[in-house]
Amino acid sequence: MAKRITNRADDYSQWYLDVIKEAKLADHSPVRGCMVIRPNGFSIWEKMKAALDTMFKETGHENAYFPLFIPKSFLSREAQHVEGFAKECAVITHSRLKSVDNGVEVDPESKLEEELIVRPTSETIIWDAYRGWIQSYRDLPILINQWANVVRWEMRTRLFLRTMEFLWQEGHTAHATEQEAVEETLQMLEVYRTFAEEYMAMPVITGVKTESERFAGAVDTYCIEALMQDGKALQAGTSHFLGQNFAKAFDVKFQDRDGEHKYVWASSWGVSTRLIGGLIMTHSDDNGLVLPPKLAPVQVVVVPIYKNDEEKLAVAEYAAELITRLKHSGISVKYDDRENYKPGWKFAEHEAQGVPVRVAIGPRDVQNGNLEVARRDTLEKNIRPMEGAAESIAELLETIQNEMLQRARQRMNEATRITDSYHDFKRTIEDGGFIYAHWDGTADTETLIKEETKATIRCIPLDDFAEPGHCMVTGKPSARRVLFARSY
RNA sequence: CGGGGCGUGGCGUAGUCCGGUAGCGCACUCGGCUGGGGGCCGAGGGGUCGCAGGUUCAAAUCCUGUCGCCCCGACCA
Repeated sequence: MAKRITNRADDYSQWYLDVIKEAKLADHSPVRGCMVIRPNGFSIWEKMKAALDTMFKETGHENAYFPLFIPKSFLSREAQHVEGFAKECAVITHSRLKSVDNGVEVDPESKLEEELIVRPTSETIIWDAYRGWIQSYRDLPILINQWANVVRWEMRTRLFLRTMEFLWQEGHTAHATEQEAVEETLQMLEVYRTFAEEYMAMPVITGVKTESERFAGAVDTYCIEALMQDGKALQAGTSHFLGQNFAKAFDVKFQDRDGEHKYVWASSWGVSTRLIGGLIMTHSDDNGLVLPPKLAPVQVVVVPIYKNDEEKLAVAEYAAELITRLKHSGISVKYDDRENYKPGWKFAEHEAQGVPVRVAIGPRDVQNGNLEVARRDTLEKNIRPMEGAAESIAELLETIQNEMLQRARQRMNEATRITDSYHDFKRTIEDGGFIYAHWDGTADTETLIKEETKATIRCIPLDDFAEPGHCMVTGKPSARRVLFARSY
């Protein structure tokens, strides 16, 4: 078999690129740092969207849409926020082109009076709108989400993980009380955790970011952190408690029950197409993409095998029966009857594309009332009866979904260590993985560790590892262990 | 912004050092044999070698400039 995908062990980042290429998830675009998301990739995103959107609706949120362009002046309203995003904003300065001899150029006469920023995130324009919507406590809470694209002018990009333009959702909520806004922030964090585990089969650690990793403009940034196969951590989603920062910056007040005018409390939360990168690096192998059934564009592919027209017909009829039953059970299935490819070729292709279950049907199977069923995740093949196939395959899909999570969790656990010795930390961080250790809570120590080991504090975990101890670097007291890793 | 690499049919590349008919694999078209893990044989079509200058009888190859992309680091989701 011609090997088109680099082995993970040889070159992990080349492997990652090869998987994306072979699974036809995305292409590099003519513009540096941007990507074309191909149908296979976009279909995964659509599945993610559908599941998340349902979860958002179930927790009381509504979708809305705010503009792509933000007046430059808005960005300067919240001091921390400006600082965080100023260096990576695309700025629109002109409104038209004009024809010249060999093409077009910017028409200098079309210079804008106020330049526009292509949104790197929408807090500012949304809070500007909220000011007009909120007067009374009766107008609260506002629970809005938007599905959108954003642009961040990144220096270094990587397909799905960090592109200059990416797709995401951003929730923006406004509340009458601090407690309610904090509860919202934590609730959405939990939604993300649930989604990552139940749909992506990607276990995550939840926690709160240190000041240096906090979202610009937030009081607290909560996150879900996943561990990739190469031992690097990936921030897979964030949920921010914004306090009254944006309410103050955009003068959003409400009159409370007690008649007092008060600033509104806020949260924002988001996940992006980066999740697809996380999905790839959590499950895929040297043969290509491996997808959890709940997010697979096609859950079952049926490949017919035949030598002549007679066999072809018999197989097709048999397959049609199976496909009807699978569809009836709510399973998405594709019949791959392309004439121009041989079965072996199709097997390899569907494997590269991560189709969770492959069913091969040949004359022998028709004869014996069987199916050959192969699992993408374990590459196991077995023969099972046509009778009850829809049920048994539905069950198999569930098994695959569950076992993928179990395996990923086991891998994460095996790559997670605890240490009290900085010497030990420096040594073991080389192997990748998560390390729980004590930290004195200062930015100086955090920076020192980063400089010496390239590891950062991924989060301060919410529940676990709360026992007090002493900072592994300075020996100063520490209330709890924090989670370290090298990260994407 | 630093370091490295690469631009040659749709894709992947050889050729570049040492200038002289642009080659190979995959894909594509046609015909046939095939078909339970990326099949085989035969016949075809397709490239102004990233771009712009220069040197030369002659440039993918040498010189100058320029554009772009990828990878690795520093910054970020």
